[in-house]
Amino acid sequence: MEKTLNTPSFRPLYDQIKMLIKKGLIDGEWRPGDVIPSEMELAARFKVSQGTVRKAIDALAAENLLIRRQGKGTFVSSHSQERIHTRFLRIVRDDGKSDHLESRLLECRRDKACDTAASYLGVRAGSAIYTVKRVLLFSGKPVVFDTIHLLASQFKGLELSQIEAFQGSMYSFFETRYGVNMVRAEERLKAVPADAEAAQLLGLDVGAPLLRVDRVAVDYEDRPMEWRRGLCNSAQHCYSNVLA
Amino acid sequence: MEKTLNTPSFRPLYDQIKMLIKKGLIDGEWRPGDVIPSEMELAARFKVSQGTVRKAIDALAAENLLIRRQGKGTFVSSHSQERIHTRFLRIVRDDGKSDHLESRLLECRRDKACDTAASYLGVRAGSAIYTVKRVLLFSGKPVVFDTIHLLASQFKGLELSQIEAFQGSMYSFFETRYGVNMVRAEERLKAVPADAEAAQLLGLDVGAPLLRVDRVAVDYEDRPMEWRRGLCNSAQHCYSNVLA
DNA sequence: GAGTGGTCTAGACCACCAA
DNA sequence: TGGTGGTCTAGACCACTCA
Repeated sequence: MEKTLNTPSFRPLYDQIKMLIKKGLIDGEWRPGDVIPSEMELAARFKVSQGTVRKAIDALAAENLLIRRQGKGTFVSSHSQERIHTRFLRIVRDDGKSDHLESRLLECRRDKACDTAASYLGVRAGSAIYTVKRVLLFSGKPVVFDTIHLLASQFKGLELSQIEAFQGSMYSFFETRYGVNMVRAEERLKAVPADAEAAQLLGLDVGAPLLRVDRVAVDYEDRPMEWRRGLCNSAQHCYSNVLA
Repeated sequence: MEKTLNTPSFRPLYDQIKMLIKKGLIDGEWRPGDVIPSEMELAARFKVSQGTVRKAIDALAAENLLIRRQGKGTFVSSHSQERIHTRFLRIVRDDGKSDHLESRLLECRRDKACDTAASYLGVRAGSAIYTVKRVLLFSGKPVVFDTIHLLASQFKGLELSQIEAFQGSMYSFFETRYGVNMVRAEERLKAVPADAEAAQLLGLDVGAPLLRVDRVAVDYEDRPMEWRRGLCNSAQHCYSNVLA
């Protein structure tokens, strides 16, 4: 109903509604997997027309925060029940066929952030973090060696056995056990020679070329929650991306 | 006006309008850089409401085929007059600062498609193609060595001197001189050891790890127009990507 | 059949741009 | 001042899902 907020710094109504819905996500009013209220209900609640709510939801769906299902409702996007395997994992087989994926956890230790990790995670060097190492197997063969850094403040009491016991992806685990939802990530790729550890784990010679994928993942509020470095044997696999 | 095409294979009106506008792009009714008719004009032409045209244009703008400019009109997206440098070139400096970009052309020869090129370009092995080689300099330093393969049938009479004489990016050149508009691309990355040619051109040792970026670029009709392989020295630069 | 998201319309008004 | 895209509304109707 509020109309025409004349000029300086005009902000469309649907954008304000979008932020109100996002606030509901941040505050945990609706959790991943939940249905949010119908468009008509939200329209009544915010005192705007259904079309305006619709536009707000469209924007959030475009950012993959919400998922619309015709006839059923609009759901909070979740790492637990989706085909996000292609959304955050861009490593695929060269021939395009799908692999059986398996994660082998190596260690989980409490640690102090090095300068690099601290800068990526937005904390002071030396801050408490967890470091998790694992190998990703594609059809039984080790292809990616991941070193994952997490803010200790957000993942209190993280243990290797918990992660191992959990059925599902690691982001699904974070979401379910810690209420931390990875919503977006930035990756930076380089080619590097394999060091001794990676070479041993991936069954390669030291110095063999590896695809190094650095990732910073953020939550609803764009706060960095994870920094990971993946070392990938790109002999039979590659990093796939679409430019549009 | 046409309403309710009851069930089997229901197709929304705006989607049909979208395809009609796309047809205008394919047929060259509006060329890159042109303004297309206003929403009201198109609505009258297609006998639908302005809102429906709007939704069709929104979809095409989301695919980067059109660009909306409030108060001015809707334009056909062009490689000539945009900041697409970040759209198709994902190599950036590690520190995020921007580099001065320069392209040094090495050769352009007519040649027969090898099996790989033929399969990527959707033609028979041995078909006539052009092969262009160049080095991309970032602030004066050679960073990427590109080998570009183009269908001879689409780029008749391509000469090194033409490309060199042209002011602007290579895709801008293709668009202006050959009416070939690269609209979307798929990239696949690997880490590979430098061969003698790449090592020499990029000032590295043979065997040094390089980021190999294979790209297939397609036109409005999704036909592959270009296959290129870029070999990138990722010592001071990296391939940057956002996952959302 | 009731409820949800999805489409389409018609009309009013606003923000932006250029002449 | 007039034209363009952008927002917002109110209402009708359709497609999909599930009980």
